[in-house]
Amino acid sequence: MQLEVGAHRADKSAGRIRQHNEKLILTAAEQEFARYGFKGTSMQQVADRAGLPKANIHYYFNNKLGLYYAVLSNIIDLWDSSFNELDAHDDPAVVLPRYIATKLDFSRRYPQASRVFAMEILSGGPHLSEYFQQDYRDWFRGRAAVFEHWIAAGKMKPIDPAHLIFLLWGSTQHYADFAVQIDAALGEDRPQQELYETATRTLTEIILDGCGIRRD
Amino acid sequence: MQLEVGAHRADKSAGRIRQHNEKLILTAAEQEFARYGFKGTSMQQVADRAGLPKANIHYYFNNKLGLYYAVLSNIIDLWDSSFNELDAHDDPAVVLPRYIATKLDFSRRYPQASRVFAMEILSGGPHLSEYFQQDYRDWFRGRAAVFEHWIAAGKMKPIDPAHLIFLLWGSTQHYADFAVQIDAALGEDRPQQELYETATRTLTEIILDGCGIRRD
DNA sequence: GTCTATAGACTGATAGAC
DNA sequence: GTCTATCAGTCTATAGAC
Repeated sequence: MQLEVGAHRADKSAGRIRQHNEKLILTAAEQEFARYGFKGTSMQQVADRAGLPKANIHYYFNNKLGLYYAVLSNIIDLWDSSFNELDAHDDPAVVLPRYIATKLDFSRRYPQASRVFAMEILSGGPHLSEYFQQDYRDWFRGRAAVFEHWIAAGKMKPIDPAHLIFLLWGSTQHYADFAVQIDAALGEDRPQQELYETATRTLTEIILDGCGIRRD
Repeated sequence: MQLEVGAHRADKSAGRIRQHNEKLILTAAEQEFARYGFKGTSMQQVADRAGLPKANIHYYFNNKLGLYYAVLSNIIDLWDSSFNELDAHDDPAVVLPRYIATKLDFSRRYPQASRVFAMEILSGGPHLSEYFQQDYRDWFRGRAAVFEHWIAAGKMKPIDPAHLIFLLWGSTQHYADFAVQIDAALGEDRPQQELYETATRTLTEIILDGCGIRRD
């Protein structure tokens, strides 16, 4: 699955100043869109955070929507490509723990990007209608088929693959999207590395045992 | 845990017109706050959806924040009270499936309320800072202690209780918060009842087996 | 209690000087 | 490429007629 929106594409041949400024703007936009969503974010906020005049944002990214797509497509490409690596010929006991660890690592490294996506979905996904087409459903079925193959091969219990996928996605993204609540529950002073190590261990154990996948 | 914000309280002794209008406004506000968050929602949107003039919203709910708290506190009270019912003396094989089913039922019946909460957390929880205090941490530890008791009693495997709680919360709320993505993956034509029945069965099986809880 | 009209600030976007 | 100044529209909130 590739998100094609005909929006802004980073021009690798662009000058150094342009590259630097676009990076500043994208980072600032990610922060603001993650907090306030598309509608709730103002170009002035983005400009202020980037330390540039508002007109410059419009110069680099044609309009608000172009800037939004540039931010949103990053995390989707990342997630989809890692999910695409799961193969029916792999051993789930090897690749599922790796997938859980990778997905949790995304939550740790790119929490803002995860939140931009979550905001978009909560808003009803109006800017992903092209992405969520028949192609998406076919892609999802193909991915679910990998789990069905594992079940048929006796490598895991007969569990509804779609809901297992939702569990994998939901439980891993939760650490990025609900970080504020998690911090409030555990105390912010707790080191993040330990939090994510325990999360990876716990999630892996519950899901693998829950799916009847024999580990070493 | 009780959300105390000193905001609007529904006056049970109020007239019929007032009760009716407040209900209209709260329902409309829930829809809009769920889609656009606090900052992204305008009072005009809420008024249009409720079918009332904008000034009436200000008359019934003093300001935007008062309206927001009235909506937000509903789902928090609901979630907390159901989570509070888990008791150390219960059998997890009985009460955990019930909790998962209840939480999924909340996602099915009150998806908008769940999304308002998710939006608030994604936004950094600025309006829940009073709620997320030391009291919240103590409450969370007390709830985690229930699982520790079950572990000590040999009723489940030694699993980090905090992360199990996050898994329970994240996986159940995912069905409300990411409904758009789930519909896109499975097809919107699929009957909702079947979706939630399969979700309940799959989540219950994975989590209970994953925690080593013996079921009948 | 209801609703129009409006104040004062902010929105996305652009023209045009530098 | 950069940035000020500005437009037309929308924001929350309220004053005041009915």
